[in-house]
Amino acid sequence: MNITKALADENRVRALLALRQGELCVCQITELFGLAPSTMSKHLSVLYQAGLLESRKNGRWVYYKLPGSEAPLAVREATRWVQRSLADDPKVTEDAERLKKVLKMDPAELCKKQCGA
Amino acid sequence: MNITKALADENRVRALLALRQGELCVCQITELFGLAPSTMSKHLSVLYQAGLLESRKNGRWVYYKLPGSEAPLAVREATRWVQRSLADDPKVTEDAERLKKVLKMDPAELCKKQCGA
DNA sequence: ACTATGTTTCGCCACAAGTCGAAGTATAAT
DNA sequence: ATTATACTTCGACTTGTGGCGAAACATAGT
Repeated sequence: MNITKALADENRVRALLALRQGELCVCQITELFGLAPSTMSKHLSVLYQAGLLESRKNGRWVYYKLPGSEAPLAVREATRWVQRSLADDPKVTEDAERLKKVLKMDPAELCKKQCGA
Repeated sequence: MNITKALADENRVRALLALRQGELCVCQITELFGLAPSTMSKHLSVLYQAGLLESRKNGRWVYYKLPGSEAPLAVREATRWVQRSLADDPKVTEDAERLKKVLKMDPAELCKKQCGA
């Protein structure tokens, strides 16, 4: 049942939907939602432990993405349901817009969180 | 998103699955889970407000049941997902067993909750 | 009208969950 | 080795949620 608990938080569902466009690293998702890195990391961890995300480490960066077709049926159907039923939420469409801007700035936005910004 | 929040609680999911067998009145579901009537009523209310249950009042009794095919797509698919993915949970199968016993005692079990039991 | 019964609402408490900042870990760069 | 960076874990705080009992509400029976 940890799938349903993982989907109970709005920020987690929005993060899941943001990953429709492909894999993202933690700092990009953090920038997208404006939460503290530690908070976003926790959310992604919850989704990962529920099986709803896959992760990949490349150097210092950790990338998360939606699971592929090898995932359990419960996971695939839950993901599909979220995408079909919640993708029209205004917050989600706004996220998609903001994500475009985040994807344009690559190395600069990384220090923003650590430095004064 | 209140569908995902409604499904986040284990007792609510189990109640939803218990209703596969047909409509039940509040006192039957309360008896099935051994929770306080007020608690169970709240849970059913959450499910109802998420659109995951329909309710019918007959005299003093309130019956809840799963929604029919006229329900929104998001609701139907969520219900289908819960049934496909979580029906094998041991707690759910135990609930089904206990429900059989609850369905046999009709008027007697009603006073149990009010009286000393 | 009064009582009994099934359900809901309200107040309250205990515990879980979300959030942040600080400290810790891992990897890369100099 | 030291420093910097991307992320995670930890500790503390605040908010949210599930639980109960008491009271309120609705309906039926007498």
